[in-house]
Formats: sequence, structure tokens, C-alpha cells
Amino acid sequence: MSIDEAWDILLKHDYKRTKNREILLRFFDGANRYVTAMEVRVAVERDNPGISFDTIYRNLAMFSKLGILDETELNGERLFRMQCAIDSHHHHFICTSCGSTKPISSCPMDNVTANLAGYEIEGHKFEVYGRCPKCRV
Amino acid sequence: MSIDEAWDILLKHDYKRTKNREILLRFFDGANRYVTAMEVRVAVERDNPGISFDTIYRNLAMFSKLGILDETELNGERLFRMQCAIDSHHHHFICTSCGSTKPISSCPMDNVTANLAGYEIEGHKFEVYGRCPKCRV
DNA sequence: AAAGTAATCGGAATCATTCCGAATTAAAGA
DNA sequence: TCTTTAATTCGGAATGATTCCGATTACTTT
Repeated sequence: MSIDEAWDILLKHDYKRTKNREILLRFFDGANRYVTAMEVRVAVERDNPGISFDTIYRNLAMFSKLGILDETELNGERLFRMQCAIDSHHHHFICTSCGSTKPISSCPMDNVTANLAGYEIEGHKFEVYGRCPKCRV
Repeated sequence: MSIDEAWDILLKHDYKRTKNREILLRFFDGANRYVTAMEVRVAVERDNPGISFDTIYRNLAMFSKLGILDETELNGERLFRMQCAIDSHHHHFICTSCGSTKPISSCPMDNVTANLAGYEIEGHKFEVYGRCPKCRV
């Protein structure tokens, strides 16, 4: 996702073109990996020393809801990255050290290791969320 | 996993047979679903009104490391349940409402929906964790 | 440029989880 | 059974990520 595409989405939803959002989008455009809110804060302090966590979290959550950012969770922390440009359904290998990702085209776990030569796999997560028959209204 | 099997593991690792651990194991044996630390606390207060969160978290984390409990994360909260008795590799459908689970034998996402008739799928997570070539030592 | 509303700021509040020192208890040996 | 010793637990304070809130600032439209 490019910065321009992100702005198209934001303006279409009547969000205003602010300096902070431009700073955040520029940062994610260059980051290309999963980062924490704290990492975002440190990185964008150069452009806006006084930016608050409230602003960061509020915008990141909104970007995520609009499909501009991808979001995941690791060790109780929320991680964000610019949404992947790939159209088809796929998953990601996520480096627990630097947050970089590598698309995984196939879904079955059996084939994953073959596509990750050079990567050290520490674990994987495959969970389906929803409501069971008893809990459906 | 039965309570006896859990004690076998604990004693083999030189952990002591305490009242709190017995209470916790009994609770999980009867729960059969993912629960938060707070739910554990409320449930076991009947048996030990003064049990502390420190004790709950310490033991749950240890049980999880020893393979007695399964652990996952949802909305920034840690969830625990007695480890599934199934030996072969499999995944779980997790109800976001009550924490109940249903084993999913096949791994590919394509086949999941067919095995979940009656369930309302809200989303799924399939992530592989590890270290990328650049981050490996 | 002014008005109206969204966005931001700063700091306090929240919530799950962890830490810590003091008190208790289980396990092993006499 | 009594003693000893180290593990375990307790209670409350500390932590760290995230959210809330009232006051201020800055977009956008007129």
C-alpha cells in the first residue's frame, strides 16, 4: 500500500489531512515490518517531538480498521505494519527479532518449512475465531 | 490431560504438591475451555479465598511451560486451558464468547469451513514465528 | 478571515501482569 | 514426630501498554 492509496482511503472516509497522519504514513511506508507503538513514537519524534501516544494509538487503530495497516499481537504487544500489497489470500512469516515479514503463499503447515530455507522457525499459530453453536444468538 | 498425569509431570520436575496447585488443576480439569487469570481467580476463590494473582500467574505460566496447559492470546489477554489429549498435530477453533474449543484435524484453511458447520467464523490467525536469515546468529 | 468540527496534547487513569520482602508450608532427614 | 531448609505463597506495590478526558490546536468550508 502506497501513501497516496492510504490518503485516498482516509479522505474517502472524511478523515482530515493532518501533519501527524502524513508523518505516520511516511514512517510505515519506509519501515516495511511490524513495529510497536513505542517504536513508532521514537521514530517519528524527529518530525514531531511532542506527538502523544494517544494520537499514535488512535490513528494506528483507525488505519488498521480501514485496511491501511496490518495488525498482529506478540507477547502481549500490538504490532503494526503497512498492509501487504499482495491481493490473494496468504499468511506471513514474522521475525520475532526485527519484525520483518515474508509472505507465505500456501496455507498448509506441512509445506511451510520448505518455503523458509534460511529461516529459523520457533513456532507457529493457526487459530480460527468465532462463535460456537451454543453462543450464536 | 488428567490431574494425575499433570502431577506426574510436576513431581518429576521437583515441584511440590501444594494445595493451590491441586485447586488449580481441579479447576482446569473441569473447565475444558480457555479462561483468563481473572476467571481462574473468581472460580478458585471458593476453595482458597485469599489466593493471589502472583500465585495464579506463576503456576499457570509454569504449567504452560511444562505442557500441562495450553496458552493463547486474545485481545491482549492471556488464556489458559488444560492441554488437549489428542496426540497428533492439530489446531483449534476457539469460541471468542465462551472460550470453548473444537479440535481441527486438518491444517489447510481451505478445509476448515467444511468442518465447522454451525459455527460462525469471525476470523482466523495463522502465523509462523522465528528468526529471519539476517537476525540469526 | 471566521466558524465549526475534528484532531491533538498532556497527563491522569486503567488493566493485566510482574515484582518483592515477609510469612508460611511442604519435603526430607534425625 | 520434630527440625531444618528451601520452595511456595501472600499482599501490596510497581510496571508497562493502552485508553480516557478536558482543554487546546488546526483542518476545511463558507
